[in-house]
Amino acid sequence: MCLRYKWTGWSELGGENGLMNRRGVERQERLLQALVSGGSLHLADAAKLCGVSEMTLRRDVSSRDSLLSLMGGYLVRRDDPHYMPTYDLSAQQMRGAEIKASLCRHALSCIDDGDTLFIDCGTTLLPLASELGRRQGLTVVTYALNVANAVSALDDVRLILLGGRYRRVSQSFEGDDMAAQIRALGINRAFISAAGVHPQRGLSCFHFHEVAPKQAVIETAAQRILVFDDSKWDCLRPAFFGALSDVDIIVTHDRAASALADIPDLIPRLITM
Amino acid sequence: MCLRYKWTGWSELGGENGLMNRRGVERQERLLQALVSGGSLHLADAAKLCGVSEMTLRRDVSSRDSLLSLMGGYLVRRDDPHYMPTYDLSAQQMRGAEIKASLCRHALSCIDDGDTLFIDCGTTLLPLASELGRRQGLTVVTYALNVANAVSALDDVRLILLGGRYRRVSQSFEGDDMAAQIRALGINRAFISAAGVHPQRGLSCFHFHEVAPKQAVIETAAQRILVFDDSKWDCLRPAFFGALSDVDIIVTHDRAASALADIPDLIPRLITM
DNA sequence: CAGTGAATGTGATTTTTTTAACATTTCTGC
DNA sequence: GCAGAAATGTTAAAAAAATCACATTCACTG
Repeated sequence: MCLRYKWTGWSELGGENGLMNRRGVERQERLLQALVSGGSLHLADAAKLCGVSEMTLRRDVSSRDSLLSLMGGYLVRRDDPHYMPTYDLSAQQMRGAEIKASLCRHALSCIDDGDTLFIDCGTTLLPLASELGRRQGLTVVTYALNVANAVSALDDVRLILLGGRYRRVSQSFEGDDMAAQIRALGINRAFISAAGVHPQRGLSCFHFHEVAPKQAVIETAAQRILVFDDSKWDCLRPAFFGALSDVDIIVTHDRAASALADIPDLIPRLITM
Repeated sequence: MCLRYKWTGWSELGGENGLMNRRGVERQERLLQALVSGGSLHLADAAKLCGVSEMTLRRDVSSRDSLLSLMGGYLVRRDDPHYMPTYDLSAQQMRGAEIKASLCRHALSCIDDGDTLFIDCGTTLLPLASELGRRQGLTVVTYALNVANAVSALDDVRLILLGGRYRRVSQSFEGDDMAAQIRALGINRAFISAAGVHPQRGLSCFHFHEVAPKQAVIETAAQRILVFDDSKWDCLRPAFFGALSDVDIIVTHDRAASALADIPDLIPRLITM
C-alpha cells in the first residue's frame, strides 16, 4: 500500500546535484587511476573490477563532483576543459573549430621539414600543433600548456616548453627570463596569435604577461606568421605587442582578408582561403 | 518480380571490409578537422553538419579505412588515446593503482596550508597532485608534464613548471639551469619518487636527466619526503641520485616498510600503512 | 539489538543506439 | 535519356544503455 506520503525518490538526492559518498570516491579513485594514461573502460568490466553493480557506478558517475563520465556504456575521464576545448561539439561550435582548423591547414603549408617553430598560446593554433606529425624533424618551442600537451603526443616532434608561473586565463606560463630564453633559441618560423588585430593600431592581446615572449619572438624569429580568424579583426585588446608590419605572413580569411587586401603597400604577405 | 539471382546485400560490400567512397572521404576529412584537438561529436549533429543522414555517416565510419570511430552515439577520432578501449585492466594493475593512491593519501597528511611543494615526476605522485585541492594556498613546483596537468586543473593551487626539452620517457622536462632555478625557489616540502630503492645503495632512477633536479631539491628543500611502492624496493636503476639518509620521511608499506623498520638507527622517519 | 538512514542491488520500463532490409536518389558511360 | 551501379535514405526490428521504483543490505546510534 503506497502510504509513503513524502517520498521524493533517490533522483533528487543522488543525482546530478548530490555529492559522492566515501566509498564512491574510493571507487572513482581506482578507476581514475586505471585510466590515467587515457582509454576507456566498459561499464560491465569496471563494475566487476570494483565488485559492485553497474547501477552503483552509474550513480557514482552522475554525481556532480565526479571526474569520470559515461559515454555509450564506456567510462572515460571527464574532459578537462583546459586542453579539450571542444568536448561536446554542437553544430555552432563546430563552425568556429572548422574555421580555425582550416586556417591551420594553410599555416601548415608554410612549414618545412626540420624547422624550429614557435607556437603561440590560445586556441587558434591548437589544430596546427596536433597536425605537425605530418612533417619530419620538427622542433616546437612554446610557452602554452595546451600547445605543449598537443605536441607531447607526437612522437617525432621535439618539444621545448618555456616554463614559469602558470596562468590559468591563457593556459600559458609567465617567467622572468622568458625573453632571454627565446633569444637564445634559433627559431625558424614563428606562429603568432592575437586577440585583437586592428588595421592601424596593429596587434594586441588580453594578458600583459604574453607581451614579453611575443615581442622576443617577433624580434628574433627568421619568419613571423600571424594567424587569426575574423572574430579578432578590427579589435583592440588591453596589451599591444606589435604592428602589422612586424610580421612577414598573415593567414586569415573573409572580412579581415578583404580589408587587408585593400591596404596599399601592405608589408606582410597575405595568405587567405 | 524477385529475379535477382545473386544478390549478396550491402552488408558484405559496404561493411567493415569495404573502402569509403570519394564523398565519404570528404565528409570524414571535415569531421576529422572538427575533432583535431580531441573531443567528441554527437552523430545527429555530425549528420546535420554534413547534410546527410545518420545512416550514411555510420556507413562511412564502419568502413575499414575510417579514421573515426563511433562510441555510444558519439564520433571520436579512432587514434584518440582518450577513448581507446582499455581491454586488459587486470586486477594486477588495479591493485598497483590502488596502492599508489593510498600512499598518496598518507603523503597528503604531511602537507599544511600555504606550503610550497615540489612534486617529482613519474606516476607514483600523480594521485597526490590531483588531491591538493583540499589544502589552501599551496604552490606546486614540478618539472613533470603529467603533474603540471593535474595541478593546472586545481583553481586554488599556484603552479610553477620548470621547463626545457621534453622527455617522453619520463613525461618531464630537462633543462640546463633547472638546478639553479630550484635553488632560487623556497621549497618547503619536497615529494620525491624513485624507480629503485635499495637498503644499502639508496635511491636511483631510470633517466639521467632526472638526477640534477632531484639532487637540487634534496639539497635545498626544508623537508624531503620519499614515496615509493613495493615494486621499487631492493631495486637498482641506472642513475643514482641520493642515499636513504638524504630524506626526512619515507612513505611506503608492506615488504619495504618492514625491511626498513628493521634497520637500526634509520635516519628518515617512517610512515607506513 | 531494534531502528534509522545511507548505500547498494534487482528487475521492469523507457530511451537510445545499432543493425538489417529494402526503397529511393544520384552518378556514369554510352 | 537510359541502364546499371553506386550512394544515400527510410523504416522496422533487435540490442544495448539509461532510468526508474522499490527491495535489500549495511553501518551506525541510542
